[in-house]
Amino acid sequence: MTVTSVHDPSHREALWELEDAFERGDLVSLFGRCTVSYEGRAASDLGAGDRLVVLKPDGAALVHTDEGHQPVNWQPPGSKHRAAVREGRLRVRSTRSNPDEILTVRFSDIHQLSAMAVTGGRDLTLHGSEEDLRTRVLERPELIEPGFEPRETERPSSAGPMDVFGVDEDGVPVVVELKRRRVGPDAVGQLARYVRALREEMGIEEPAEDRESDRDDAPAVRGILVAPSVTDRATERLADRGFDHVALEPTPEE
Amino acid sequence: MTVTSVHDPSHREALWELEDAFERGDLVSLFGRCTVSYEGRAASDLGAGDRLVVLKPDGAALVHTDEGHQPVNWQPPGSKHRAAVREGRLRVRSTRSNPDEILTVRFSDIHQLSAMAVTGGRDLTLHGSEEDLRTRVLERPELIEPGFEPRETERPSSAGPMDVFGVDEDGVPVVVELKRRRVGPDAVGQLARYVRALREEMGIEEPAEDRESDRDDAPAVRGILVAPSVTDRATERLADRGFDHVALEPTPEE
DNA sequence: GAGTCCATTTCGTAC
DNA sequence: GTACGAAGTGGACTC
Repeated sequence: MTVTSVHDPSHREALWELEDAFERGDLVSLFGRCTVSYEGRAASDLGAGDRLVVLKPDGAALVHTDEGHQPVNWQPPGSKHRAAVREGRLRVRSTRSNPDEILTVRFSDIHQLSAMAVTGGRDLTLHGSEEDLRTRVLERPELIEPGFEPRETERPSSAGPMDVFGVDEDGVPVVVELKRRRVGPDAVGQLARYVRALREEMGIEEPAEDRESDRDDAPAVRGILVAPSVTDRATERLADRGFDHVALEPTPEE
Repeated sequence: MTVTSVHDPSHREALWELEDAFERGDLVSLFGRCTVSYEGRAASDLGAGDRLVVLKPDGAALVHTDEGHQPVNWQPPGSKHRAAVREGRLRVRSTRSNPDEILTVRFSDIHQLSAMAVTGGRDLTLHGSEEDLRTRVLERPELIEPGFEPRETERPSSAGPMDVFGVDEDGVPVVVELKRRRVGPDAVGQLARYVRALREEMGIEEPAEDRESDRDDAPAVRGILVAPSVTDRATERLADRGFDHVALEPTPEE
């Protein structure tokens, strides 16, 4: 394992090390006092301060302060890093196109520069995603309701693919929308779009706005929202639309 | 500026340095070969590989591989970092509660450890956001349409706050939904919720599903989606609902 | 390339 | 703390 590490380098030393690191395809960690400017989809400026700058061989650039999960500025993978010394100061610039975006980091002080060739295990196994919830529903459809029968996943519609399409015990078509966590009104809207699209596809008229009068009519297409829980507003909207909610976690509680 | 930097430390040396860095409130950058496991809202495992681990004094933890904008594993701010040596190997564990989540990084090799007290400029000035678009609309309402008159921003409704509420030249209420970039069908759904809520609030019946018959009727509440551009599917939904689209950027084109 | 939707989204803000 | 929506969202997958 080759790690390059320089403490308090001159701006010109840092430039050499950076250029070598880019050449080798190293992952770079750079501590220093700097200003940052960004211009692209939006534009931003960040005044002088100590930051951690990470430069990846795939073109990603990250500028981190001492706070927050997210970088204060960044550039996505596929960008091109270039380093230069201007007026005696190190400048790191990362550019990309489509959209055209430029990130510029200007250093006044460089405290520490490290670079390492990074290899190995990029294979993350993740559990508890929406896909796990789908698997669970497909393997145990009775968790939705007795007699529910899944027919298709990612079934296409004019409103996009619906998570699970099936029929209930009476043979009525059912659109199931899956969410891995507690949901708000937006998820109900999404489910409504699919149900509406399916109704149109089947040539069924929309139910009347005032549902009270014909609540006992079996709807031609049902909508079921499957999620661990639902906000109050979402519950209201589910009721408006005549949809059901089934409380279910992506993975079984232990 | 105090920077601590250790090259190829022993696991025990690394532990001391880490504990000191936590104590001082330093931002830590740690290169090494490690495995990562996470358990919380979801769960994941990551096999051995060289990675960059960043530990922030606010509790944020980031594990970066050589690829991607996003960390492969992380812990949000507010977490508690702890380091230990177990079976001769450095283990860094970051925990938080509500929800309970644990991130564990187990090192087999430690290549480089740096720590720095980070200060200064956390004030980022950003341009081109939705707020800029709102300012632009409020200052030049004729960009929406001649005679448009904004009355309120963030006007509350049973469906949540609407971006801009106003009236058109005929005094008809208008709900404006702002988006800083090209939008899909979801934004139309959002606008529809606000319009529906306002209509209900005003005691106005929903327009009939088949709009062709009464297209010439002036709607009691209008909806306008303001965004640089709109996808085809969104355009269809706008037409369905009888809403308008106004093409506008957050900041003027130069 | 554009469209659509998930995400351990994160982040801010109002209630 | 919960809810709701914005974000330079990012990322995966389909068309």
